[in-house]
Amino acid sequence: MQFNTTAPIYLQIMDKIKNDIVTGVLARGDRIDSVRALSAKFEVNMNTMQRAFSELERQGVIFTQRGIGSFVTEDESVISALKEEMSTKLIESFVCGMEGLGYNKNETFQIIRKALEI
Amino acid sequence: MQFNTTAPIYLQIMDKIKNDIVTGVLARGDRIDSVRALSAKFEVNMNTMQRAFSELERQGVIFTQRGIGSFVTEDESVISALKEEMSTKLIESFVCGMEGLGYNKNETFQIIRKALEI
DNA sequence: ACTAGTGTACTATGTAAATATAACACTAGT
DNA sequence: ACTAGTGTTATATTTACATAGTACACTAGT
Repeated sequence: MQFNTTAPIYLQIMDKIKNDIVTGVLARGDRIDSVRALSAKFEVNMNTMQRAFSELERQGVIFTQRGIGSFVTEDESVISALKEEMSTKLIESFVCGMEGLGYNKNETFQIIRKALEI
Repeated sequence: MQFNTTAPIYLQIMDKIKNDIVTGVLARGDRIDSVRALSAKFEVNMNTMQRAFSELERQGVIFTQRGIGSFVTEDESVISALKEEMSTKLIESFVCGMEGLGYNKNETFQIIRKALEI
């Protein structure tokens, strides 16, 4: 995985894991690879990975059993809320951004339509 | 102005100024408020403001005359290219983000359509 | 009991961003 | 010449992020 220079790595890793969860790559209750395994995979320090895990747990997205591993939350409603929240965030930043560039709703609509080739 | 905690402040200021330029709040050739004035207005350190200015000049968006002030580029093509670049960036991050959440183009289209109330 | 694999915690180090503060260099108006 | 207002540069300090390295605590399988 390639990291953006501006945003903290641990946040980018959190987003990646969240994406895997909402898309079903990681299903409800699934075990997540260990801190050590993932820090090797992402080529980051173990502490950075640990921080991502801690934050995800604090947000209720995953839960941890010491000595065993970390798992995706069993609570389906948390997952659907997460997906909702992530898409809402994307939409808002896009619409607000276009507004900030001086495009009105109609123009934004035409532009995105063209971009999606629909 | 309220700053995001994740992105560096000087980048956020650069975006704000760029926005003012592409929307015409700051027109081609306009004088920009001084480093000191803007650092007071945005409530940031002068060095932070200076860094935003340096970067903007390096990117050709503004130019500086020592002892006089900084000005928006006279080159209209730079401005239009800037607008193009900024909207493209917004669109890409939105479309890629939605794709990452598991929405296909059609779904993305319907969602944004609803969000724009069109 | 032992061992391997988990999560967790701690110290130390390096780097980038932002700050406070001060000084320097140039320009225009008086 | 002087002054006020520009951009510019420099030093020191604080904070957050990431890293390296080490050690501890817990669990399951043997």
